[in-house]
Amino acid sequence: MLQQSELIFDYASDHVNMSQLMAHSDYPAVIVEQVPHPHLLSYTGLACEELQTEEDQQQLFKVEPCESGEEETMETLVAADSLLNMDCPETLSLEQHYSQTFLPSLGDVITTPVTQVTVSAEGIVGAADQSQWHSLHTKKPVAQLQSRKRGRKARYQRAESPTPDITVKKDKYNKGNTLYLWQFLMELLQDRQVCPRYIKWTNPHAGIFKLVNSKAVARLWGKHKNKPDMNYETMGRALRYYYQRGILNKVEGQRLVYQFTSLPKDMIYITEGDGTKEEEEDDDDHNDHSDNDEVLPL
DNA sequence: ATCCGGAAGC
DNA sequence: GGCTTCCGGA
Repeated sequence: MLQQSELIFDYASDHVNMSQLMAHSDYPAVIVEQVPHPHLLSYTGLACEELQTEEDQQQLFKVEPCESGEEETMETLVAADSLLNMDCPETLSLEQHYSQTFLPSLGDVITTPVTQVTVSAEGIVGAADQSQWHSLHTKKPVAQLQSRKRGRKARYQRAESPTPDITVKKDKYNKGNTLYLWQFLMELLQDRQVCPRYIKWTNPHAGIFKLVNSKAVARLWGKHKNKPDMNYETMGRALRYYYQRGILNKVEGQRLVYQFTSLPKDMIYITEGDGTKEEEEDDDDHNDHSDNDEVLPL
C-alpha cells in the first residue's frame, strides 16, 4: 500500500526531471522506455475524488475519511494531481502512452514500413507492432462460433477480423485528453484506486470484466469527458456500439459484465487479491478461474 | 435495474 | 467518428 504511493511519487519526480531535461526538444521514442508503468499515474487523482463521494452515495457503509488506507490515498492524490496539473506536453501523457503502445497494431493503418520516424511519438507508434496486442478468441469459425453462443438470439458476431478494427489513426493519435471509452476502461482496470472496487476482471485472460459499480464508473467517464450528466444508461449505449465495432462483447446473462475482444499485451492485471503482475500469456490455458466464467473454448 | 438498438444531435 | 441523449421495448 505504502509502496504504491511511493512508487507514484518516485515516478512523479522522475517526470519532473524528465520534463525539465527535455523541455525543448521533441524527443523520439526513448521516453517510453524510461517509464515502466505509466498506468500508475492513471486516474488516481480522478478516482480519489470520486472515492469520497461514491462511498457515501452508493456503498451502504460509510467510510471514515481518515482510514488507514485513505490517508495514503490522499498522498497519492496529491502526487498524481501535481502531475496532472503540470500538463507539460513534453512528458508522456496517458493519451500518448496509448497511442504509443496500444494503437499500433490496430487494423490496416500501419501497412507501410514506418521508416520515416519523423518526430517524437511517431516513431514509437510505427515501431511498435501487432505483437503488442493479444487478440482474444480471434479464431474465426464464424458460423459455428455464432451458433454456439449460448443463450438467446445468437448475437451476431461481427465478421471477425483478425484484429478488431479499433482503428485509431496513427497519425493523429489522441490529442487532448481524449481517451476513447474502451481505453478509459482499460485504464481503470489497471488502476488500483478503482480496479477491484468499481470495475474488475472476472476473467482477465478472456478479457472479461465487470462494472461492479456501474454508477461510479459512469461518473468517472462523465468526468473524463466533461459530461456531468453521464450515467450508466448513456455510457451503456456507447458500450453497445462497441459490439458492432468488434471491440467489446456482452457476456450474456451476467449483469454489468462485458468482454474486450482484444487486449494489449502489456496490460497490467489487477486481480482480486492484490498481486499485480505483468502477464504475457501466449494463448495457452492457464486460465485462472476466478469466479464466474464461461469462457468459450474458442 | 439492466440491456437493447434506432434515431438524432453534437 | 465517437460518442451523447432520448426513446420504446424486452
